[in-house]
Amino acid sequence: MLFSVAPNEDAGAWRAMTTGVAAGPLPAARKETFCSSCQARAKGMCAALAEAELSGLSAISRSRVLASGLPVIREGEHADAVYTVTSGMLKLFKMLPDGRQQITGFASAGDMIGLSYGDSFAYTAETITAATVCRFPRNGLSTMMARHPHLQGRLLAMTSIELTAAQDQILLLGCKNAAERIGSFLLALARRAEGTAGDPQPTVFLPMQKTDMSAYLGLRPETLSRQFRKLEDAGLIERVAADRIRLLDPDALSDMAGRVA
Amino acid sequence: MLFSVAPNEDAGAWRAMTTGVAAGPLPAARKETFCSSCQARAKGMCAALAEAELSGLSAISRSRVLASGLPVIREGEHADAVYTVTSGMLKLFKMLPDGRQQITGFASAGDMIGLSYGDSFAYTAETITAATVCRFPRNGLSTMMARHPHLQGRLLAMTSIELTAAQDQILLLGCKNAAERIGSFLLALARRAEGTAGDPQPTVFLPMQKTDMSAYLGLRPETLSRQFRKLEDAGLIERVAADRIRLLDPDALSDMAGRVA
DNA sequence: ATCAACAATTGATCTGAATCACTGTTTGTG
DNA sequence: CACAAACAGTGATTCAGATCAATTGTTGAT
Repeated sequence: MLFSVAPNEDAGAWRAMTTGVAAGPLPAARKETFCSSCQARAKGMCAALAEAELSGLSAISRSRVLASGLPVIREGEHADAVYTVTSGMLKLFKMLPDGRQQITGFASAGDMIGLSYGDSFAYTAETITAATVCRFPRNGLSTMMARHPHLQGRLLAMTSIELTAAQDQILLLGCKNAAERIGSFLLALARRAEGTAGDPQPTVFLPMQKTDMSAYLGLRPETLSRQFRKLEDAGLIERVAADRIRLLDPDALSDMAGRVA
Repeated sequence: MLFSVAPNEDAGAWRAMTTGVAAGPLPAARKETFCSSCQARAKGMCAALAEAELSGLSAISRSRVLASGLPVIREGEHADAVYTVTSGMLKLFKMLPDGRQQITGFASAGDMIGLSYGDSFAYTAETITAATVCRFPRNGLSTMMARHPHLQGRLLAMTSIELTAAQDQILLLGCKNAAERIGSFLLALARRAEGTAGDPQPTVFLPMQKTDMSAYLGLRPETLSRQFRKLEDAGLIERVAADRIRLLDPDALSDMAGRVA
């Protein structure tokens, strides 16, 4: 049953994903499908259900291990399922006909992708690290929601949180200059990261490429690079590694970022 | 009972609103409170309930008539209620400490404001025309949602739609230039307006000030003014009145806007 | 280990939109 | 009705960030 192609699945898209699997050994993926041992068990929508209710989710879901750089859903395609990320990171983006692309967010363990009111996906989601995602056919999920109102409430809460994040991003893109955007982004990462609470000089992990980061912040990679140098020269940040930055003065950064997000 | 200040209401904010009422005669407002005769009966969250179920909403809601330029909710304030717009238009905006403000959206009949996961409002909502809003205390609404799962489902759908709109706005602010932003905005207005479906040269109504429009599009009023002139000179639009514009060539406008919202 | 392909950095230059300054036009008010 | 205050339009100038161009890492495939 696991890894079988369900009748209403977009076989083409899934085939492409399966072909790309290189890193993740299949047995590991198989284990993921048992919700009770899932890394994201306590996060996202699954957190809404008691242990005993999980069997229903297990029954309708399928888990997949994906290599980096593979699409999970594509903007405009028929939305017959939603997905939960259980490990790794994805970028969510929209494109204009001429190729310009705007990253609307990053998704990691516990986050949901593909939930939309219409019948087609509003954005493309692509892995930017090796990742595991869990697929829930729409009709199966509807049944579950009808049976467990808690679940619907949880989805409403998650969607509201996402909406708030989107509005913060609108504020960032509409009002803030390059330095403020980067400051806001670093602080948001620090806030979301676990184990950095209370650390006066938190180190943030940047798994995405600079190119993706700039596409998220509405800047060009060159601008990002220059602004990072300025922040470094000003003694506000320190590059610990290529993908790791220590915030030397979060308060100053916060002031600069407009004390928001 | 109508217009009384409920115990958990922010009396200060409401007093301010009531003071400002000038246009709306009270009897008219009183009528609004009977949901069955509400202008927004078939829109927004109320559409989820059958006629017989409306009494529950009537019981917990209070309707108010507001003059233009008055706040309904304020960013950061304690969120103990949500509101539905039943007539008129509001602007929703967030501010930075230094005063820069970004309008995240406009709300009109059927739209909901103040729904958020946290315990404080994420944005300020202010009337930009005379308007009527309907107040639902949070706990009353929770009770209603528990009783009517349809209602919760409707809220989820509405929030998803709003999220999609927010992501479109992120694309607009992150990628598009001034002309494209205006084109997208005009087309979105034309699409939302009733009675313009199929009209090859729809006329759109712009109730908001140029200042608000520019704050929504992440531009300065001067830039907006110049771009409008260019669109006019290019024969794409025609100014029918100060607040009314006819789209002479929606297709060309659509191409220019990147064929997206 | 080598090399091709791609990502990141840095510099030089350009440009779209912001800013500044002023004028005309509404709007609301006593 | 007059008049202040706010809004809208236009021109001149500036500037933040984009674009163009070149170099230097990094990565991953063979």
